Amino acid sequence: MNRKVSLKDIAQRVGVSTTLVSYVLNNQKENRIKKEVAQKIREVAQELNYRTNQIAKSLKTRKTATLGLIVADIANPFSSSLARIIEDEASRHDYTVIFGSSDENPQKSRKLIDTLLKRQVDGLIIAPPQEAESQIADLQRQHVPFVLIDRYFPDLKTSYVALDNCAVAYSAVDHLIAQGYRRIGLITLQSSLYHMNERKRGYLASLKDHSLTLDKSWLKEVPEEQVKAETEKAIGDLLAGPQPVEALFFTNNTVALHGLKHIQSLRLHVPDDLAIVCFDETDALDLFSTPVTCIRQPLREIGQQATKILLENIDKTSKITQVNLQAELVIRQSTAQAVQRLVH
Amino acid sequence: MNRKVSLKDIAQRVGVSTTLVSYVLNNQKENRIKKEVAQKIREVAQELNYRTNQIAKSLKTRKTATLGLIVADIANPFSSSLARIIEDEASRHDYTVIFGSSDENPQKSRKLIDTLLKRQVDGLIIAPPQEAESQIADLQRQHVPFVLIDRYFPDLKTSYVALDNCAVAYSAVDHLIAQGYRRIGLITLQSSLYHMNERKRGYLASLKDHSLTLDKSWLKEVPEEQVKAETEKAIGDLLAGPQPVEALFFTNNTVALHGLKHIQSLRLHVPDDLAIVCFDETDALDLFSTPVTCIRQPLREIGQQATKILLENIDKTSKITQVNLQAELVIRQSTAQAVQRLVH
DNA sequence: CATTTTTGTTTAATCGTTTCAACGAATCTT
DNA sequence: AAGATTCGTTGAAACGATTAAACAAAAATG
Repeated sequence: MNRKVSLKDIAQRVGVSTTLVSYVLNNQKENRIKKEVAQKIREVAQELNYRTNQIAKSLKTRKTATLGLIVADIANPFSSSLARIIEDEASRHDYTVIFGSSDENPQKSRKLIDTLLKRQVDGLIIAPPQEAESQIADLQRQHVPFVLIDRYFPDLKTSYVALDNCAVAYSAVDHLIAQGYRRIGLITLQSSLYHMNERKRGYLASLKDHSLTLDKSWLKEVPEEQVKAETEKAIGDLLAGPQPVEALFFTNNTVALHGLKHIQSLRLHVPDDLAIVCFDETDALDLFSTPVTCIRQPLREIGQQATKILLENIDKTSKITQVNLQAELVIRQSTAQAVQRLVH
Repeated sequence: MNRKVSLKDIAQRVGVSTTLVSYVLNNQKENRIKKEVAQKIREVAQELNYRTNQIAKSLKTRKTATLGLIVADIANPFSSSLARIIEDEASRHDYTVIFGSSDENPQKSRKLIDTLLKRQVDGLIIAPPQEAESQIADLQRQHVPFVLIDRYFPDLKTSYVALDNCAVAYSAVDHLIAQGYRRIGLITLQSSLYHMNERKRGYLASLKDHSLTLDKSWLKEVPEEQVKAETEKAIGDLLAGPQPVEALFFTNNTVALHGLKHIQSLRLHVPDDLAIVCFDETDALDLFSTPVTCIRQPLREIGQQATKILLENIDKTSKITQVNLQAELVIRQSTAQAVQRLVH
C-alpha cells in the first residue's frame, strides 16, 4: 500500500532536515526558526496530510499518552458509565484509553494487565476481580502507576477511589427499619471482594444496632455464575414460609435487575407486599412499576478522581492516594412506610 | 524510575546477541538454535520478568495489533454491548481495542479518527455520526482499513455491517396493523442518518401498503439535544385531541426509554390504552409493567462480522464487504390484539 | 578589524525491536 | 583433503520520531 507520510518526506519536499520539521510541527524553538521556513513546512505538512506517528514518538519519549482501563464487563452499565467518564477525563488531557473486561476472572485480569503493559500504557485504572491481590501487589513492585476503582484490597497500600460501602449499606437498612420494616432480607453476590463484604457488614451492623434478631436465612449469597436462577430461588426462599421477609436489599445492579424482574413476574406489589432497596442507580430502574429506593454511586466523582490521581502519579512522584466517597441513598416509593402498608 | 527490561538486558546476561534472544522469544529459527541456549534465554527472560515492548515492535513491524472503535456513546447499552463483543472477538485474534465516543458529533468523530490513526491502529470500526460522510470518504482515499457498523452512507462504497432497517420497521408496523391498530404514531430522532430514515420509511411504507390514511402529525421527530423533554411533549401531542393514537413505535432505545418512563408516569395501561413497539431490546425493558414487543438487533452477529471483515481487510487485500442483517421482531404483551382491548 | 554572540540549521545518537546478510566453525561431499 | 553445505550465531540497518550538541553564517561588540 501507500506508505504513510513521515517527517522525512516533508523535509525532503521542503529541502530541510527532519529536525527542523520536527521543531516546527511541535512548536519548539519558535524564536529561532525563520518565519518563512516554518510557514513552508506547515504548508507542506498540511498538503501531504501529515500525521505524527505516535508509535515512533512514544518509543523515543517513553510515553504513550494512553491509559489502560480494566473493568469487570464493559457491557454492564456500571462499567460503561464509568468508562465514559474516564474517557472524557483522559481526553481532556490528550490521553486515550485502551480497555478490557476481566469478567471477574483473575486469569483474564492478569492477561489483560500483561497485554496493556506490553503496550506501554502510562498507567492503569483497574476494578480488580477476586483473587487479584497478588497481581496488584506485583504492579506496585514494578512501580507501575495505577489506581483501583470500586474495589480495593485493605491489606494493600495502594491508591484507590471507592465507596464507604459499609456506611451506605448501613444507612439503607436503617432507612428500612425506620420505615417500619423488621424482617429484612439481603441478596448479594458470593464474593471474597472486600467491597461486597462491606455491604454485607453494613446490613448486619444495622440490624444488630437496632437489636433486631437476625434470621441467618435472610442473608442470601448467590454465586456469580448463576445469578439469574439463584436470585430467583433466593427470593422464593425468602418469601416462603409463615414469616416471609417484608423488605429486600439487593447489593448490586445485576442482582437487582434479575430480582426486580422476578418480583414483577410474581405480580408482587411494591412496597405493599415487599419493600425494595437496590445498590446502584441504573436507567432500568425507572421502568419498574414503583419508583425504587436505591443507592446512587457518585460515578462522575469516582471516574474523575481516579483519572486525576493516575495522571498525577504518571508525571510526578508516585504517592498513594486513597479516596473514600459517600454514596447517596435516594428514597422513593419502594420503601414507603410499612404503616401505610397496613392501612391498605 | 527503574528502566524496563529489554532484549539487550537478557542478551548481556546470557552472553549472546539481541538477535538470538529475539529469535528465541519469537520462536523463530527453532531448528537452528541450540536447545540449551534457547532454554537459558527463556529462563533469564522469565527471571527478569521480561515483557516485549510492543511499541518498539510495532514501529518495526508497522503493525500495532490494535483496533480503533468509535461509537456514539460507550455509556449507551447498545454501544457498550457491541464494544464487548468486539473486544472479545479482537482478543481472540490477539488484538486490543482503543475506543472513543463521538456523541453523534462530526467534529468529535473527526478528532477521534485522527487520534486513532496517529496511534497507528491497524483498522477502525466506526458507527459514524451525521455529516461524517466526507471523513469516511477520506479514510477510503487514504486506504485505511475500516468497517462501518449500525450506520452507513448509501452513496459511499464502503464495507459495513448493518440492519435492513426499513424491512424490520415495516414488519413492526405490519404487526401492529394485524393486531387491529389503525392510528399508529412514530417517535424517532431528528437525523439525517440513513438508518434512521430507513426506519421512518418502513413505517410509512407499511401504512401506505395497508391503505391507511397517514396523519402527518403522527410522525414525531425529536431533536437529539432534548430527547427527554421532546419525547414527552410528542407523546402528549399524540394522545391529545379526539383521535389519539392507539399505538406507538419508538425507533431507538433512548427515545423508547424516555417514552416508556413517561407512559409509566401517565399511568397509561399498555396495551389497553396504548400499544408499544420499541427498536432495540435492552435490559431495562424487562422491568416495564407489560412485556414490550421490540426489535432485537443481532448484536453478536454485527460485532463479530464487523471484526472479521476488518481483520480480513487488514492482512489481506482490501475488498469491500457489505452485510445487511435481518433483525427480529420479538412479540410480547405490549401489542396484544386490539380486539381484546375492546372487550375490556 | 578581530572576536564574540546570536541566528538558523544540521548531524548524529537514541528509543527497543526485527530481520537480512554475513560470518566462522563444524560437518558433509566426493 | 579441498570444496561445498549446514549450523549456530552475530552485525548492522532499519522503523519514525526526538533532542543534545555541533556548526556555519550573520550580526553585534569593542
